[in-house]
Amino acid sequence: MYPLLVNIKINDKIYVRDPRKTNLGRKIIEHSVLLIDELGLEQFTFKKLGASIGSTEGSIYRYFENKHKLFVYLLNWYWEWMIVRIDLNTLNITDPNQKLKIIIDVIADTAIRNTEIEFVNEEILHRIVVTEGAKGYHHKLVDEDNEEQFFHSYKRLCERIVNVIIEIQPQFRYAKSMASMLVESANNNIYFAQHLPRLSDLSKGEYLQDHLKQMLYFFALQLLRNPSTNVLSTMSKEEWKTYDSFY
Amino acid sequence: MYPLLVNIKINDKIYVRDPRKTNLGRKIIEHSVLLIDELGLEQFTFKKLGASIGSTEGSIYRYFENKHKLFVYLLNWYWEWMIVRIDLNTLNITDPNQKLKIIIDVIADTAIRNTEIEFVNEEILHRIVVTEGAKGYHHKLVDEDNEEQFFHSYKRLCERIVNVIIEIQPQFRYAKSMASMLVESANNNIYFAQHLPRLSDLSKGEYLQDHLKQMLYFFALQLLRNPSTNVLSTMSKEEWKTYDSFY
DNA sequence: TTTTATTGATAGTAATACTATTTTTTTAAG
DNA sequence: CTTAAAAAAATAGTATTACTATCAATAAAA
Repeated sequence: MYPLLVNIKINDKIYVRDPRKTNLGRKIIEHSVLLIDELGLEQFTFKKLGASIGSTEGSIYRYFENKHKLFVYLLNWYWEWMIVRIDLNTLNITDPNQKLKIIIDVIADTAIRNTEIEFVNEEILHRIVVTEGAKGYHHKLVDEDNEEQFFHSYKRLCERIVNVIIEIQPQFRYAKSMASMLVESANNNIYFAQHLPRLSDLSKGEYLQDHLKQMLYFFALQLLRNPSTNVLSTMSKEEWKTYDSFY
Repeated sequence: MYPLLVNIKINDKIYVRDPRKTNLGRKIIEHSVLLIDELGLEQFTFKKLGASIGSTEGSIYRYFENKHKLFVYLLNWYWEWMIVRIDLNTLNITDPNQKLKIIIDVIADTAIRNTEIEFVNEEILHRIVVTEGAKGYHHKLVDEDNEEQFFHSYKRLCERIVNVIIEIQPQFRYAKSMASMLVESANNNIYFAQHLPRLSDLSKGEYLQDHLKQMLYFFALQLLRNPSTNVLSTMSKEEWKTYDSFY
């Protein structure tokens, strides 16, 4: 099987020494995923990580400058993994609607692991992305991080989605926003279903991912429908545009 | 004018002593907004806040148990302020489409301040919600916070939106997810436009909020359109539902 | 005016986020 | 198999954070 041989490329500015090349490095990645999941990003420290792999703080600093970069490394892993899954699964597909369907399946679902290739438990990685992901790019120094291309993989992931959207609806004006919205909403709805259920129509349990897919399909289909004039709405699109609230 | 007299209710479990009732308390709120905006949530500390208002760390701890609760207090302020603006502006409106329009205007826009009532600069508050907001509910102890009703105002805000959605389309199945998606997407698109422009179709500048509103109207209209069978898509809804990718 | 509540000043602790140094272990090359 | 080089472990140390505690000064209320 090809999928197992795919390797994930990560921007080398994120790390000091490539963690995939050594035993300790791989242990750092493997256990940081487990420990962030267990403790949450705030309570996770290099000292605790060192202890959990029988190593020390100092040794971890030789791989990552700080906790934030290690976390961004994990996010990149996740984004690259999504891209790989999308690419593999759309390889022989020509119909863009089918492609969009597959993309939604991929971003909503982590059931299938690349167990053989690497030491990262992708299901847990997905969970930490859902719970903590936004912290990777919501902070004072995003612009610096962005200049160093730390979010390049996220952009590539969204680009894949944008291309399919444009294939379906060449005149669609909001492809980028729709792409990031699909990804962010997928994660948000999983999180809300589990922790703030009044903010989502989905409920936690066995069928969460199936219902999420169904909902995202529905959203995607509606958004990409040919803009028509006979909307149910009593107010026409033009009315909407000109109407201004008085506040 | 009524708006200036509206007062914002905040869950009293969030604070130790009500900051609105004393001079020092009001200064804490006012300057925490400014300082979080300036430093970011991570670099913001009670010590620095104390220094910036000519007080001490210890005094601030008499109002808030910790930084997180102070931040959640600010989020609640923001959510309550949104609710107030929605309520005031939809007071005499009966058409639900007009109401939805107003809601979108409100969540996309902070141009109009309640300058007279309080000491909080809502424009800056909005900025910190856009940049840091998600951190308030993405952490290991959400469930505890949620049990204490720390997110009640966010839910109320979304409920307002849900009610309007249901008025427009009583059979709509995803009202809650759509409501939270509108709010989250509004903030994300402002943030992306400013920091990760490849993730949004909007661009920063003078017209950001106008374009955001237009986009959100479009999304809302499309999502609430009567599900029809004659979609552009070459694949029917049924095909979408049954089709399964092979990964 | 006196009691009480609030704030300010100061001190102290455990943990975090590092940096630095030195020794031990592992690996790689001759 | 030996030796040199690289990597990791052990240890120590610093500034800052996130608190808690105490006590004096000041403001407010009775």
